[in-house]
Amino acid sequence: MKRTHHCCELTDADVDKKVVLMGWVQNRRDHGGVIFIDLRDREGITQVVFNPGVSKTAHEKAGEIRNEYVLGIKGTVIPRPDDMINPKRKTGAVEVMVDELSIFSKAETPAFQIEDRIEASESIRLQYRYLDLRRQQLKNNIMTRHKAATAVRNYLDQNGFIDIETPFLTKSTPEGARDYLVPSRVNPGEFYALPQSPQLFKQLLMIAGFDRYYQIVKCFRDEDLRADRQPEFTQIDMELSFVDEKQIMTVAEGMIVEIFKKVLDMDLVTPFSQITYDQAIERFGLDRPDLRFGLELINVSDIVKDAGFKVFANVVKNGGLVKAINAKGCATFTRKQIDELTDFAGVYKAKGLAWIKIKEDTWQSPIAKFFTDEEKDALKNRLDLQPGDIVFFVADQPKITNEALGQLRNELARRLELVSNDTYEFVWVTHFPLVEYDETEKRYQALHHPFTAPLEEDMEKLSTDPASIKSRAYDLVLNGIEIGGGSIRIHSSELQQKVLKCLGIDDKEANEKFGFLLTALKSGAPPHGGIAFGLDRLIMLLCKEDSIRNVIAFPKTQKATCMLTQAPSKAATAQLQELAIKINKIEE
RNA sequence: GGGGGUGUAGUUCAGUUUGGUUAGAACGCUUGCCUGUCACGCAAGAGGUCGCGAGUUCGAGUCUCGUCACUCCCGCCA
Repeated sequence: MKRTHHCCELTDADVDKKVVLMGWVQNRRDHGGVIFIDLRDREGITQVVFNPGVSKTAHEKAGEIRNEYVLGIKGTVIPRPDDMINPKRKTGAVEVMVDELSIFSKAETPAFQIEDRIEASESIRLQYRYLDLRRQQLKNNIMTRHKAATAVRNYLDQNGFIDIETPFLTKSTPEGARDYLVPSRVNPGEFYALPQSPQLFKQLLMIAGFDRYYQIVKCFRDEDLRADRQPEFTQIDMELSFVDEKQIMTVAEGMIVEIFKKVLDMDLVTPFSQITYDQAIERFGLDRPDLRFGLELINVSDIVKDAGFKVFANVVKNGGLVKAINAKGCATFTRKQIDELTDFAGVYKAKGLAWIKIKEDTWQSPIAKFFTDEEKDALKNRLDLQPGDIVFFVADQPKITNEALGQLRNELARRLELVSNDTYEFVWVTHFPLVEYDETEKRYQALHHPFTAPLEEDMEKLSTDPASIKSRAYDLVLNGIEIGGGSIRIHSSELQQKVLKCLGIDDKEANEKFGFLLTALKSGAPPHGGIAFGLDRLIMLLCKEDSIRNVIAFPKTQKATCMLTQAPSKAATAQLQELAIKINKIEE
């Protein structure tokens, strides 16, 4: 028996053909006389029929068939009478009358039903992932991922990019995420680190003269998991020589356009909009603004700086920020809803959430009484307050005010259903700060990574005021989610050393950790830069999923375990001895 | 490291508020009947460590404490 068709392709045009299909039993309907089987393969479902009048042996054998058995059937495509056509199915106009049946494999009753409308808990689905992957939704997600990856490869190939593999067994780099370590047997006591990204290798490839590199590559970070974070995840990583920000963005936009065309058959408009980091924080509170809706943050610090409401006045006096969001027409919010929003803001360290409901001729609010008429007028004008509105205030240190109100903005949009899954709003966020002061470690830390070039005009501030330097880094944000980020890199060894020094890494440490890069930069490095996209997140958005686990074939749980293989697991004593590793007593 | 949610039949859940007879439903499964179903139908049946452990009580799925797993979030993730 040799397969002639997939279970998706038979139509009226195939009537009377002898065909062979192979696949899994989706469903069995035994009418005593006639037996219907929905046969499923990767591509779709076709109904096959066993009729004792056509083949007595096949019909008898079909009696023992159960769900998820693996079959091969040979038969004739026959048309269905008009009143028996199933319009819900692509192949619903025909069916295959079987005259020969082969049962390749029996199957135990699956732990959960292989049907999209049946919900199973995620842990049971992860435990039997191969069954879960049989379901249409998950299968579609994986197919979408394949389509997107293929679109990426074709696009980048056509644009002169070369696919080059970089090592997984590599060197631990300071800063950034916690590394996954791999012990070296032949060098007892020493460890490789799995790459958090191929950053340094792709820069070395530029120095080597490959001009344009790309890779769809696994990256590893040993940090706590989230719905959109796995310990191993996939990047579309690329690097280009002799380019500036604009050229990289253009290439990246072209790639995104290609993905959306190939996967969703959607035509995106380019160029994508751009906003500077400072503007994004000012207007949206976050460095990854969701532009699908308004509700912008408005600074009212100057208006309330002398207000009788001491919370506001004191915050401004101490260098803080008072900002507000006017939720138009939402004065109907109940006390309970406001309390929930206050708790929500509290998650982001806001100490409170002040509010004013604008009524026809009065302001209903615990804080309205503290404002003078002038202050009220100023607020009214600045915030465009009209009857029926409710306005929320956060007053705190700038970082907290922006973060809390920015998150509140997203939450309000969710609650008010201002966001549509079918809208895709891209925005480039540019001019990130180069560094950020780390209060706990009492030193500056790179916001992007230590190899990001500072803006030319900010260069002289390296030794005087690092925090005010803007970098040549950019993120691509889609619907409030960062899907990619990159920068123009430093291509001068001297500048690289200066930046490392600024980050508190002295020459000795720099040489130990990045000596090879500093040396390479002295060997003739082209100006270069690049960008990396989180493939999992991108596919998650394309599939309208809430978690990247649903677009990864074999994802890990929140405790970074694999429910299918039970990894990680204990190593044999002999293995550990070979690796010169001793395990500290772990309480059982 | 911290906060929230969930855990009862193979699966998804109800039952827990207010402790009390034999822990229910749907789907799935098994058996029988059925020649036009496609969420087939009809009839019968099997199926439970109420996550685990301790405690309170005459009595615990239900209350208390601990613990484990899954999950969402904060911290963390250049």
